[in-house]
Amino acid sequence: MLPKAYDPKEVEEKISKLWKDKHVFKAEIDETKKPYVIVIPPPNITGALHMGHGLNNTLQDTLIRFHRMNGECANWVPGTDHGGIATQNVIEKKLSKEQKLSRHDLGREKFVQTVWDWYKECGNAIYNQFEKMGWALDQSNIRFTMDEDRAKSVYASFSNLWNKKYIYRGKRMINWCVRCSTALSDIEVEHEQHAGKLWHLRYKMENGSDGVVIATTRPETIFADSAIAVNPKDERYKNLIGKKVRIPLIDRLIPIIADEAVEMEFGTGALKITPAHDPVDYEIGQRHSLETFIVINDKGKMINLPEKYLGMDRDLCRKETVKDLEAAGLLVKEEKYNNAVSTCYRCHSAIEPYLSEQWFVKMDELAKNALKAIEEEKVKFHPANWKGPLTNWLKNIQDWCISRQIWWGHRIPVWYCRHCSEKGLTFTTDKQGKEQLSKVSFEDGAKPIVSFEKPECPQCHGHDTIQDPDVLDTWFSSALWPMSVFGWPEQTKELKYYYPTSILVTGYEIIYLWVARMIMMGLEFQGEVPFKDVLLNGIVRDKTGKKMSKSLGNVVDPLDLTQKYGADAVRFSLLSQSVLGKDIPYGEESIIGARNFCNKIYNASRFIQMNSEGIEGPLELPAKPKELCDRWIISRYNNAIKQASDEIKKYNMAAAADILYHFLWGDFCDWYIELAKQRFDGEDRKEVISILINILYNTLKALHPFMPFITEEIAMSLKKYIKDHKEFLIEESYPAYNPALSDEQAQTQMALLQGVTTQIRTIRAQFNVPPGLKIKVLLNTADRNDLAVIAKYQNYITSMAKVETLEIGSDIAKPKQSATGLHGTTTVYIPLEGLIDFDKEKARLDKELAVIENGIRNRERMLGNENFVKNAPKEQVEKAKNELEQMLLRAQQIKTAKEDLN
RNA sequence: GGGCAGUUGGCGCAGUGGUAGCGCGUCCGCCUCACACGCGGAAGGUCACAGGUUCGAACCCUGUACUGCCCACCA
Repeated sequence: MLPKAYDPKEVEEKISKLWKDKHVFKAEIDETKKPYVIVIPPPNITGALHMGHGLNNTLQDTLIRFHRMNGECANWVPGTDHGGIATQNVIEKKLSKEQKLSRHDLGREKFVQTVWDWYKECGNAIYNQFEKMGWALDQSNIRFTMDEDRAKSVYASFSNLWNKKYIYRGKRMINWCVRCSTALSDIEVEHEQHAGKLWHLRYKMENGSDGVVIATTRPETIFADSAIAVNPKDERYKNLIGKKVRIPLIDRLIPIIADEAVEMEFGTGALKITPAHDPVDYEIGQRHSLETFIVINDKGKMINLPEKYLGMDRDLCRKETVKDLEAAGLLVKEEKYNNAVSTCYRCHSAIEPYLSEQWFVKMDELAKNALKAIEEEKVKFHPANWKGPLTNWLKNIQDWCISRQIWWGHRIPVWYCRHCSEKGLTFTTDKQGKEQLSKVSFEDGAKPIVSFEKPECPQCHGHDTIQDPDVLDTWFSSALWPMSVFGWPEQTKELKYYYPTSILVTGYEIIYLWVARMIMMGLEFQGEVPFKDVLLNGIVRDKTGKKMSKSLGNVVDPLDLTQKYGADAVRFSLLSQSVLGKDIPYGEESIIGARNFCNKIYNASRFIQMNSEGIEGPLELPAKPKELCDRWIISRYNNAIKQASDEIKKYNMAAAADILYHFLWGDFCDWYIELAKQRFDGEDRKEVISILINILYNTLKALHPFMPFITEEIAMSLKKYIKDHKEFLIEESYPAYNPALSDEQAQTQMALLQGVTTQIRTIRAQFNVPPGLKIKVLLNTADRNDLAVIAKYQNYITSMAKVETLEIGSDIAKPKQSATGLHGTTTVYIPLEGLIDFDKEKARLDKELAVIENGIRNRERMLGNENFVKNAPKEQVEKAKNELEQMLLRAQQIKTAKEDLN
């Protein structure tokens, strides 16, 4: 005997192995078919997958399985991302924790090797997780953003953009993360509101008079001030422009200048200008040719200032400066102020604006093309409301800083001749005593040689060339992903067949970082958008709506949940909550319902099979069943299939899951199996079993994209009954809507029988009729059709409502001591001598009456309104009329029942 | 400062121009020979607020409030 409860663990392991051994997910080009391609958003190799990956990939898997079952040549391309800064940080932490070493202790080469070793470990864990979740990825061909083919793509794209002069090197104010010690692009910076302070400081005049008071949030940068700026229109300061003031504490003289950028309303209307440490000040400095003083270095330590502060951390220096300013009587005011602090998206430490030479990509042309493609709907967004923000971003795009001063990533493919670039190259000795190129300056004469491999110098033909120390932004390789996975720049047959891909499924949080750039690169290099649709999934949050994070301790691990409840349950719970672009508050409770559903499917299948003993397959769905409930369930099944497919096509996975869930649990289990029970030993035994098994098998197919394991497992055990089955469900055709199976009449008639049954059950429950008690039910209806249906299928009612005797007629009077129920035109009377509580019955009837009378009022008002009768669609008017008629009748029946309370 | 979402029964969420559904929870009754991860039944909502369009609005429009998110160089 099979166990009562479904145990997913064993089954999922078994099925997973089977899929793997039989290469079920192997993707092969089939020119006779339409390709359906999804390239996975490659997870970073920073650790195990989280719930966000769970949702994102499950959505992709559902689409892939669905489309493959619909006859398309489906290919879901797997891979991982090297994850630049994020991964480097993980490894640095690991090194420090396990061996108390920094990356500098290891040196560049060894460190990079360590990360490669980590990739083997972490990558495998991820690929293993793909399998555990049942994701139909072709794992025989895994890509990694750092592998050789992808490196070639990166080089091809770099040199191409270099030749077009889109890539250039420039000295700019960039975002510098002091902790990660690297430059970041503008979109890698997050803005947080911090409770900070605004200090008002006095800068005295050259002659020692009161001078000017400025407001600043960064008093530690006064040492790098080059000027005080005021708005030229500001009357308060007009006569001071051109004069000089002394910087507090160091007494260096700086001029008062006028610049439009100064807001008169903010603070005191006077702004200290620190060109080296603030982006706005930098621009002002440029406009006025101000001198640049640097007082904070790349580590966030203070330099070039009085010895007292030398080497201090910037935060400490701020405190000390304020203290000293106060002592000097130059601190005028200190007020609380919420300022926007820029932080690193990887480590969340405060960003330091930093002046340095970096590599950039010129974006205007690229953005223009992307904009055009998006506006022409070459790429469509689902939901569409992200189109606006994206186009807006593209319109205001800034050049992209692509160089990172870290070690893990694609090294910039630019080399320098030590001889010819001498003055532009700065070397330092690292901890291993090795000489390293630490700084490159084009301003000082470094001459770039763009090359994939170590080149000879084209000028002096020497071989003493050395590669740029920086690596590329990890998003640079990500931007090429939809092409690089197919071997671009080689025009491979894969690239030709699979590109552009069908759809990108990703989170809305990386639209600018990733989606936009893929579109730009795809257009630039392949002349075509990389995907036609973008499906944006939300963020999986904790059950209170907070973002899951390690520091909050609210992270749920998909692997844990999978162990506990099964991958199908995790998948189904995510899918049933996934509405386009919306975040999902995810609690463990939500998975339990899905687990229960798995159990329901399993038990229903087990029951059907238990009752199929001795029946030989194959069994086919009878073409024209006579029995009402047979016609009904087939029709309901057919409807469910149509609705579910339609919803999937619209990317409404939650709606599709819901439809199938309710069809299987409600219609199939609660009604059809229950009705079928009494026929297992009857003459139409084989027909009932055929319908049960075929409907079940087809419903499993329909559910397969959502919960692949359990459906596969059960389907396998049903194969002996199924004609023309495939070995695996993914190879089957997705069930199709068949108009011939629709049976409106059967649905109407069943609805009547179900309604009457429910009325009887309700009365039983309301009056606590003991379950074993034999009851008699009288059914009265004036409707001839209804009467005929009830008469013909009274066994449905007697069995489903557990009724001993049933009396049916069109002029049955209410018996004494009986309860009354109503469904449509049918009145249900159940004599309940000794059980009936008249007060309770009256209350029930009153309540029912109130609802109906309300309905009557509504409809009378509608029909009394000539505009409604005139303007509303005919069927609406008809409907209202019919409803009114029925309601009046029912009201009358309830009133009669109330009068007859005895 | 600009933009985008959301506001529906205790909780989490669907929903559509014709009078509101699901899951969980709650309450009542059931170990009915597939399933107590179950079966049957019930209670519970003036769909944030104010206007407007319409014969009719939770759904469309305008505004307000609150919540969340994204973008932005007021130090």
